Amino acid sequence: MLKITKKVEYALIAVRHLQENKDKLVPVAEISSSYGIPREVLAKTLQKLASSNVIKSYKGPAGGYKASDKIEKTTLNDFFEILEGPTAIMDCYFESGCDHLNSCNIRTPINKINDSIRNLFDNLTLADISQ
Amino acid sequence: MLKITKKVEYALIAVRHLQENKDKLVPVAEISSSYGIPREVLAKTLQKLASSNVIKSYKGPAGGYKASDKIEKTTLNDFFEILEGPTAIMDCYFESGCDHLNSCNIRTPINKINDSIRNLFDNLTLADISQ
DNA sequence: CTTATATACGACAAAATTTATCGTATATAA
DNA sequence: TTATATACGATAAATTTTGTCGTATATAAG
Repeated sequence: MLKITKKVEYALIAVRHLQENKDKLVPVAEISSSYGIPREVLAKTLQKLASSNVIKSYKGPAGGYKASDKIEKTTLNDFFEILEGPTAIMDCYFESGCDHLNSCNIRTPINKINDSIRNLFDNLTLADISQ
Repeated sequence: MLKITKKVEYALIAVRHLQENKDKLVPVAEISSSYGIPREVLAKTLQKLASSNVIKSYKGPAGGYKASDKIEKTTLNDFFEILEGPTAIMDCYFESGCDHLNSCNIRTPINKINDSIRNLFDNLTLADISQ
């Protein structure tokens, strides 16, 4: 419960690696082999970060990824949502289709917990947690 | 990702129901049928809360559960840990046996996120989120 | 202009975790 | 003695997460 996924774990590892290698383009294979991460899983993860401009991608030989300017200011909330979609401790926070709507007695508690977590992640950037 | 389990959801529902019915003993069947929760799953969940004295149990006919005095002061951290064990966004926060120890570059970020969440849940009680 | 290398992306399979069910034991009020 | 309620372990079903495979596209270098 309340675990982050491997996708997010791998993304964090990759982001830190890119931040430590700002001078060059880093191909997926380098990160994948350095940290023992399955290549394809990591590749897809980085593709998501690239399409959200957290990192930049360059195709072709000698291509790879590098950190963008945006990376430092990215909040954990944004980072998680890019990789996993909206963050919520329960699906009903976003989706409809709850069977128990009429008898639900935990709306308030669920919303309070959710809002607390969101507030926390909105106020923590990738830069904050790296120091 | 970062979802609470059904166990915790059911436990929250049950706790609120018990708080709203402090004058009587509530059998599992009443909560189970009121909210459409599988009886056995709910039963085991309440057994855990009972053995941690968050609620009190009474066997036999006319038996059931009732909220204890402790319930209001129980923190979310305690509540979650009673039901699911130690809260951590990654297993390596508690367990050993990490393959990547030597090359791990996300110790600091992971610990920072973890500590933030723990701090949040340590400072929120069941009473806090119910209002 | 051909080749080798790297990202992009969808479909599917395997593994792990969560959720639910079943069977049996124990306590106790009537 | 019986009916009702909690206690608890084993196992099955469902869902989610994680990993693999195949193919397409871009581009630097020879």
